[in-house]
Amino acid sequence: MEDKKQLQLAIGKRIKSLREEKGIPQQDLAAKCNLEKSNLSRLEAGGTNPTIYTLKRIADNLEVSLSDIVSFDK
Amino acid sequence: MEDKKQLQLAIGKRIKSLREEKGIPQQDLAAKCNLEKSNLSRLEAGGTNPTIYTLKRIADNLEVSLSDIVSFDK
DNA sequence: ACTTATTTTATCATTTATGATAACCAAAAC
DNA sequence: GTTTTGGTTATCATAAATGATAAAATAAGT
Repeated sequence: MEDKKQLQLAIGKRIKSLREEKGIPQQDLAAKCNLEKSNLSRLEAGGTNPTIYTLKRIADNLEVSLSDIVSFDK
Repeated sequence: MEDKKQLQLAIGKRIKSLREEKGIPQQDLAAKCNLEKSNLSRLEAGGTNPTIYTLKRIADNLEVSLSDIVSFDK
């Protein structure tokens, strides 16, 4: 069941990496996604198991596909 | 805001399609994923906004990648 | 050093996914 | 026609995601 945390960490890192590539502050991305900045912070840190809709909003605002976010292929 | 329902429906259909391709009964897949069968039924019907970890368990047991599940990309 | 921007962390409230259980429905069998 | 088999729907409880807000920490500029 620690398989879940691995997934969360991988997705968090992926999002943070994509966000930083585009030079978008966390708070700005959060605002665009209608997410609390504290929520996005937790998410990027792997502290939460986000819903697909949350990830979709993030993907859209990062101008990538959901596939891109979920591809941290081992 | 009805964009969310579209996503749920798309994902539900995708999962159902993949599951039926493999000829796995809903209840069997649910059991393998440690999901209530009623939960999986709702999910396939687009009645819920699943977490990424739920989708991961489903992907694993369908022997596909998360990418495959979120790729209803036209 | 002193601002300013950005991120992290904490706490509590609210919403919702999921668990648990049960009843019901539709085709198949058989 | 009554048993299976696979799926749906309903209800309530619980756990967890997210909202809301605030404070503290860190990084960047200047």
